[in-house]
Amino acid sequence: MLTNAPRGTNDILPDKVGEWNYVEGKIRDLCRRYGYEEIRTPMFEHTELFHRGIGEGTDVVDKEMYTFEDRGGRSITLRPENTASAVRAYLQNKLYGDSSLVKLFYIGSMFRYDRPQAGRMREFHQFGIEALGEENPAVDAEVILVAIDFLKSLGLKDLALSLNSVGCPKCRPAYRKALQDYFRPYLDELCDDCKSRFDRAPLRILDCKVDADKPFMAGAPKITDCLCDECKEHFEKVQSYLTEAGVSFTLDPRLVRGLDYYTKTAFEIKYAPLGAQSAVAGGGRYDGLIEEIGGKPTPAVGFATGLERVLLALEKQNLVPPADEHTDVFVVALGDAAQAPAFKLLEDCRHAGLTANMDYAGRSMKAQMKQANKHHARYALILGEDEVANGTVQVKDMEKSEQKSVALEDVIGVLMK
RNA sequence: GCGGCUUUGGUGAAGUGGUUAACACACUGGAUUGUGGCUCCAGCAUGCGUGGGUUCGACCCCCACAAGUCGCCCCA
Repeated sequence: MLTNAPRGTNDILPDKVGEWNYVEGKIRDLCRRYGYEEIRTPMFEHTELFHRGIGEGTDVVDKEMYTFEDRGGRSITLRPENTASAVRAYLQNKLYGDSSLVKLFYIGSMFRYDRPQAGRMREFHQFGIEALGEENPAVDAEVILVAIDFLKSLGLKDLALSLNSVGCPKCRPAYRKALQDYFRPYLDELCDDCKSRFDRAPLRILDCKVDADKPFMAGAPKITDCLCDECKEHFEKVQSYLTEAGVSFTLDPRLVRGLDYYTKTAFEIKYAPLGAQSAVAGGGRYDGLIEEIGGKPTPAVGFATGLERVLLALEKQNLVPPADEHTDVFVVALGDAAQAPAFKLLEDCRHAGLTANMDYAGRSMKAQMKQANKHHARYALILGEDEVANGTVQVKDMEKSEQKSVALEDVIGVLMK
């Protein structure tokens, strides 16, 4: 169908663009204060980047990517997220030469081939930040604070922050093994998905919703009990920085991120009333990613939020700012002789900084006045044959319903007062 | 990728297997000379998501596809 956009895409119409600009304005102000600089990376990358960066075996890579061959036979993928791209740009442009800690933010479209539903589009928009080059847990805390601050700056309430540590290459293998040892006797009782996760991604069994209530789940070993000393200390410091900053959070030993690159800190912010798609923001540390993509081992942390979901939450909480619909002047032209002078007057108003409009359909005066009213114009500037003849304009205050004759050359001056 | 529900004009929507597809809002025009917001009048879907099929005849029955929505899954 020619008049249908592809499934899961969405036009952002003029009446909604104001909300987007409002949110993006908040983001830019927030990032400036926290010292994050904007980066814009291409919408598509070599497919290989995501295979390496996100990880084979993840749902995003295996089932949800928009991958195609370009005319030169290269495999190209529309970005399903922006972290891999940001890291690629960081390496390609040697941003690590600028500073030992590079702080970036992005706003843009991402693409995932999922079944669309409320809060889940095939083309959707994320705002995210990446702090590259520092292992200090204070940076983990800063990243989380940016996420919290962002949502709070919009006035959102009833958000829940959950926190976990998923360990590092030193301690995670031991934990994987501990989990497999624990679940092996219960393998038959697990759901089909979890049976396949058993070898591939045993951590993911923990946040399976099907098996969540089975009696043996509660006794599963907790990763926080298996962390190596370094990860444990790091995790404790992140928590103490957050507590220091007055941020409340829930420790959730079952919180596991779906992307392979996460290490140590993992977090998620939920707004439950959104229903099935309630995760508004998520992120964590990914100390292994930069090396995986071909750089030197470099620690990094980041997060992303789904802007459609943020807007849904804003609408639910009635926090969408009213649109600015004001018009300063509406020019009403009567008769052929008035058309050109009216057009000139309209342009003069705009150059003076006023928002100004007129009717081009040659309607009756009554109809033009209706238009002026509909535009919520502060003034109607009426220009007919008499006015053209004697060089004046009727300036009508639409609210007070008062009208006076003003010399054409004085009109702008009168309006600007 | 799986399952449920949905799809009538710009919008919200009534509607029956068989003449002109209610009503409301919006929009456009008008209610005598160049003036808005109220009121009154008039106009406004040759078509009922798209494509097939059943039928003498379908918007109302069947099939496929598309889009929307909710849940699963996944995630932001």
